[in-house]
Amino acid sequence: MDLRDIYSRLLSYFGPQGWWPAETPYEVVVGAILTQNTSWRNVERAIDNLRRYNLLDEEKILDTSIEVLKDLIRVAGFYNIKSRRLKNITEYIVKNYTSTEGLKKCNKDLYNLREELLSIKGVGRETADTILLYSLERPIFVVDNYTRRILSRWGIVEENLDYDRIRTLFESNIPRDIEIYKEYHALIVQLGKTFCRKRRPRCEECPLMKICRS
DNA sequence: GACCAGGCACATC
DNA sequence: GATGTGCATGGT
Repeated sequence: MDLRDIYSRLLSYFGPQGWWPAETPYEVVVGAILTQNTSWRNVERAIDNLRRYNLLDEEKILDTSIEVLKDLIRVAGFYNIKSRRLKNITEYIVKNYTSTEGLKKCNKDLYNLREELLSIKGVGRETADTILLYSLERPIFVVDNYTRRILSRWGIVEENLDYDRIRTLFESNIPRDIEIYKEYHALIVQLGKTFCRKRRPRCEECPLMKICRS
């Protein structure tokens, strides 16, 4: 059972996930910041608030006061730091590339782009890779806590293997294909939510060769 | 009431 | 490099 087999089993069990749920590249950026250690349900509510006021736009966010921003994203938690992080990354995008579309079209090398994103306060590896893959359409695999938990419960990796070691493990064992990267990460999150939560693992119900066996 | 959720920065050793 | 802590709301 290798990472390719797991992918096809997940795909046939859950079906295509069609990630990332967003209408524009910038909306992916906003979601990537807001979802840091936060349930997607609450992130959706925060994004709906921003959408209601027509603020899902780089310039609009820059024109919005930090206090108003805090109020609109409050439901997503950590609103003091997340409002600042939204401003930070948006300032970076607008200053250097005019818009997220502009950033997407730039022809910089993948890893240079990654280093740039990582230099922004509030953007760590998972957030950077999420933006690279789902917003900028670059081939990089996204690792999250579900990925780590599932792989370690399954006995493929040690409990606290380094982020980039896990990322390259996937990248070197599955086809270098943006659509597969997108779908695979989404499927892992779906598997995690369904059968590999910390609180109620439901491992015994996991249909995928007891992947979640603890 | 405790624990968790599609992390990150910062301090400290 | 590894480990610990604050950040904060809403669901179970």
